[in-house]
Amino acid sequence: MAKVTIQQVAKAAGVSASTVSNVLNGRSDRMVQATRERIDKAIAELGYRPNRAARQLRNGRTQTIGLVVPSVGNPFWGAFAREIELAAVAAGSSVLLCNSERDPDRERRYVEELWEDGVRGIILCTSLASLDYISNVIDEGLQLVTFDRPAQPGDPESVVSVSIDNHVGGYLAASHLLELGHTQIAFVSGSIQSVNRAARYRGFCSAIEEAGLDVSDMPMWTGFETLPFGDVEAAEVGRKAAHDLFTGDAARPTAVVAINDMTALGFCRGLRDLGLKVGEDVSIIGFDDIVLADLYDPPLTSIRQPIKRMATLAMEEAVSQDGGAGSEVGRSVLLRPQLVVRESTRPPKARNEHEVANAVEGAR
Amino acid sequence: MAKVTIQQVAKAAGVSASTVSNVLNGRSDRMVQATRERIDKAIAELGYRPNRAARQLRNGRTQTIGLVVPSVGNPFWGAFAREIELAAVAAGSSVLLCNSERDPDRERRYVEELWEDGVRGIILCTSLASLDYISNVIDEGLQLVTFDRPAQPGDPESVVSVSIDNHVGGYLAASHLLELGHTQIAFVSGSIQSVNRAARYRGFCSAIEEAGLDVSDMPMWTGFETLPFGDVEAAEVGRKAAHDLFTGDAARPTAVVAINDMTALGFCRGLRDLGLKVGEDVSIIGFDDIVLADLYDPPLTSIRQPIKRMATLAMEEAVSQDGGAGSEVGRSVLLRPQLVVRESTRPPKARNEHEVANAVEGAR
DNA sequence: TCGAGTTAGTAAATCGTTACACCACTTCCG
DNA sequence: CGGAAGTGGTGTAACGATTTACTAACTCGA
Repeated sequence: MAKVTIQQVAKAAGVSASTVSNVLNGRSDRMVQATRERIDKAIAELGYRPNRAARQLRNGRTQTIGLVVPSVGNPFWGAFAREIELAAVAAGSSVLLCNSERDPDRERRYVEELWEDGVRGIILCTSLASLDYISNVIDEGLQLVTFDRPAQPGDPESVVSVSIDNHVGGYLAASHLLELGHTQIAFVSGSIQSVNRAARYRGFCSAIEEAGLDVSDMPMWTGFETLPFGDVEAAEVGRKAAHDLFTGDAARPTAVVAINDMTALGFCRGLRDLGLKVGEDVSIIGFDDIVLADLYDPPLTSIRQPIKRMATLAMEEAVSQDGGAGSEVGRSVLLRPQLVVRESTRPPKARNEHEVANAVEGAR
Repeated sequence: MAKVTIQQVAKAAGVSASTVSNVLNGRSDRMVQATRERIDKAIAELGYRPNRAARQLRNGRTQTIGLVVPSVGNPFWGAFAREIELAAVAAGSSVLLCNSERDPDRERRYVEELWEDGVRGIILCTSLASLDYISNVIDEGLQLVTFDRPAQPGDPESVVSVSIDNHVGGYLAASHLLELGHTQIAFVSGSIQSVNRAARYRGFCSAIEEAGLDVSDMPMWTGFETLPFGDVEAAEVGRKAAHDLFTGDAARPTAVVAINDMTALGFCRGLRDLGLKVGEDVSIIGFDDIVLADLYDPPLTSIRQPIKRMATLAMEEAVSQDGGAGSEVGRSVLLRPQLVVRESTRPPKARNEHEVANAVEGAR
């Protein structure tokens, strides 16, 4: 099992290292079949595996791809990371994992380091509108795939993006609630800075306006503007939102669109703190459709992201040869999200404001 | 930004590449301070970063560590992977992510590939009792840290393990339920094959017997013996268990110890299918204390694993120099788990069997 | 039979870093 | 004052794979 080199294979097959290298790199048309077979046999018998470091030193790049997610601790990103890794194995690649914790500076450092370390491509899950902060490495030829962030007008040409249509998602969520008869629908999110969040909100607004209602009448909650959030924090945002929306003096929503499932789950927890029942007292719809959505009590209505499909697409682009700055024009793939109705959304209960107020009083 | 080499730094500093290399590798005692400062300055000005591939080719190993988890899609492993990556960054390392999907063959292939690709160490989250299947690479000097799998008698000496004391965990879980007054306590798990599962079960049994009860009276559910499980499957196990335990003719438990939180959550979902209330009708305690446990309705009582601490420890061992076969004797760190009481466990309800039976009938 | 073209393969340079042997010069001590 | 030891470096040969240029040995047509 001591490491076997291309030289040893060459000797065993009675050829030069160059010829073995040719086999390794798919240029076996340059030799007679008998030679090729001898080499194949030698490789198999010696259990030869080319040394990655040597290859990279020579060629500049590896088969590794970098995956930068906000935090794998968040079940959505965990599930995505899993699909990416599975797709990577299928493509003969490895995955270097990075948690940006939604810190733009960390993101930048990761991207630069990954690039300098010779990754083949990077799948960057970012919410930042501009890619200027990493334009230097993109210009140098980095094959960048952004995920959960559709292509933006100012993006470098070579950048590929894979995302769902967040506008449609937001629209679907609001429409569902409107159809159930809700007219007081809150939008709950930690921060509206990111492009996908903004798109979800616009979709939400479109549906509201189409229904002849006024968006400005809807309660909205976007606290914690500055707080970075991973897994715990996303839920904490929802929990805080529930407390704020249902203990203040403002009009209370009968339904809520949460920016993602973790926030929705946190919101549910917040309602529980106040003695309110999800589905019965307040309808809630999440976003992402993580595994936990179906497990929750009541099971959470959500907007599903086709995560496996997206991971496969992102991976394909990340390892595609014809990428890099200046070659082909970047693509932007926008997948359609899907409404998954469960039990956290129901028609509004015929009730007066007092009931809720009393329940809240009782819980305090 | 074009790549700058050690040669360029050497020229800029007016020394040889060897001397720069000495600085890079902490041997700056071999030169006068003025030289050292010139080199430092040149490095900073040129923005030099040593080429990883070249280093690895020369030295044989990288700063990268391999992380093999069953599936990052499972929130527990996702949370763990996050902590590992955070610790890795702090230690100047990168993390190569691998999902074994609990497939021993995948595990082996990953470990071998990671080793051949020159990782510095591997953190292997496995449930296999024997490490024979990878003993070849361990003998070659691999710094292996097993997680969630305490050291076993036959393990190679160099192997380090970081885990909680699963026996204590199982004991804590059962004791809690016994103290609440439960006497019919089920143990629910997908498969009892793994060492930590077996330990949890033994702890469970100890507590039962100490209370003067007979373990053989307790219902136990360990279906899906052969099913590999990731995130979805673990929950599915719990759900199936709930159906089996509460629709059959056998005596029904008033409380349940689940092998982990995902299974517990699945069990809760199963109870809901049957119209039973968690906490009220049946008490449930999970294991791991994932973020979702606190978010659930009702919040799930669980046995907490000190995940951050464990990740830090595992990382320290994975990058420790003094490891490898034949050097120091392997360590085995066993941390104490902690009972976190929430609302899914309560004293058993005074009720007759009919109530439950009727509720179940109604749900079908 | 000559020479151009093809076939099948090789030798050598190279990628960036590091370890080892070595060297010139100074200092110190008996 | 001779030589051993110490100081502050440098030159060179790897590490393992790839690529470019090159060369024998054939083939084939005129």
